[in-house]
Amino acid sequence: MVYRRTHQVVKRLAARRSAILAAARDAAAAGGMAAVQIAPVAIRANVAAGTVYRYFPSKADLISELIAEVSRDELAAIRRAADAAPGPSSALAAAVTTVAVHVLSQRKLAWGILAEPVDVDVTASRLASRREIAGEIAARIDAAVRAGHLPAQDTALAATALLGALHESLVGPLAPDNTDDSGKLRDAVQTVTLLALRAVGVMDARARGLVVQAVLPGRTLVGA
Amino acid sequence: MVYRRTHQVVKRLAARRSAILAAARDAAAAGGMAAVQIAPVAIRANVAAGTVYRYFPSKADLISELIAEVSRDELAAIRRAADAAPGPSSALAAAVTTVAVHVLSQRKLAWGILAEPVDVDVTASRLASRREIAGEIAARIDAAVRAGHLPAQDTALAATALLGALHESLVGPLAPDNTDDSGKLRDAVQTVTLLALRAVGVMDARARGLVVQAVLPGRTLVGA
DNA sequence: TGAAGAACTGAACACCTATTCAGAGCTGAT
DNA sequence: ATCAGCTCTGAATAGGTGTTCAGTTCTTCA
Repeated sequence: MVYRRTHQVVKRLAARRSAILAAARDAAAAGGMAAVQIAPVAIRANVAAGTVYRYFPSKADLISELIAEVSRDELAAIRRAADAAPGPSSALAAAVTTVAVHVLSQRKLAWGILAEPVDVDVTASRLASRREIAGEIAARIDAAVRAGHLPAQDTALAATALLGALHESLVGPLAPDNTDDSGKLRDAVQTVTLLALRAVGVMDARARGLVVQAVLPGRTLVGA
Repeated sequence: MVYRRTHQVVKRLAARRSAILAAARDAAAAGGMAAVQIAPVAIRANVAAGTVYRYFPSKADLISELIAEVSRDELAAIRRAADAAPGPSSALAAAVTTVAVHVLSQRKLAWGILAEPVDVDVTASRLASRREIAGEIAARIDAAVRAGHLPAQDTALAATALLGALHESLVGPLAPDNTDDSGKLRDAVQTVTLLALRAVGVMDARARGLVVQAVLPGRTLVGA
């Protein structure tokens, strides 16, 4: 053969793949999953429609990978926040707050990843995504239970319910639409976090303290 | 004119309309919203595809009305259960339990109504449906707050979060799949109801009592 | 520089189901 | 019985987007 992939080419291919994924992510963040269509994404990524298929076997694969990528980022953020907390209860509060804040600052994307109708089948990757996040939350609940801060319970179910509560109340169709009032956004995060902590059995007074601690640390609500 | 609609014809038309809706409901209960396609629904209802369009301007209208119908039924059931309870807290517990039980006994239908991707736009009716149910739950929370059983709170947000928790944990993709183990179903209902009540501030011990009361009354989980 | 192989292009295609509509079948008054 | 008007039929159509692929461009190496 008189052609072999050179390091430079490999890098360019990887870059292009990233560009396509990034274009998809941009599209989703701007207009939800509905906006993730092959032709527009290709244009955003400066390639032709057919090229997308050299990197992703199908639209379903593209979106699945998008979901996986966003989930990875989210999971990392949750872990970072929780690990930085002083104790199991604070860690749980921090984890919940992180999810709430992220979801609120990227509502369209979150809605797209979580629940928006898509014309291709992405149930598998959505399932995996939820499993990861719910698993992490469940682990944090479990730690708090083991520390004696919470009553024994079905932590997996609790984690799932908790995420459902967050999502529905913050990005669901009934979510109050305070897109730009940063104060109200903060209120919503606090309220929902409080609700979530009480649900798993944190005493009300203590829960309030944890929520304030978790929300305060200068976290900005806009810009991820 | 030499033709005027006779009472008999009016009745037949109404019956046909109902038959189409019922066929749609059957299809949704059996295979989710994906199974609600014009041709199959028409066959189930013993009419031709074109006939469906004499009763519903579009598929979106058909599904919207299906959603509205199911919601009406659900709302009525919630009210009945709550009104039969001895006090505001019990009423809230009964309302939550009712939702949980119904959702579990008709999982595919519930998923279709609530969240399943549909190729036509039914956001408006889904929104209305949620508003109705959430409004009812909010009212019940409010009553309990006024009775001094719960701390003051944003009841609308709480109701939304609460429904999100129920839905996600009982019909969401992470929901445990105990389709036929009636004992486990009951456990799930209890656990989630407990979680929901604690979330709005019911004290743990009291919550357990309320849940047992609300779940016990010989409610069967299968067959709506 | 030229040849071989890889990557890219984008117009054409495929597919799928909602929707239409011309004609057939009914219904009710005269 | 007859006919106007309503209702039903179901095959044909429409529309939109994911996917393909023959041709073009680019990259590597002898």
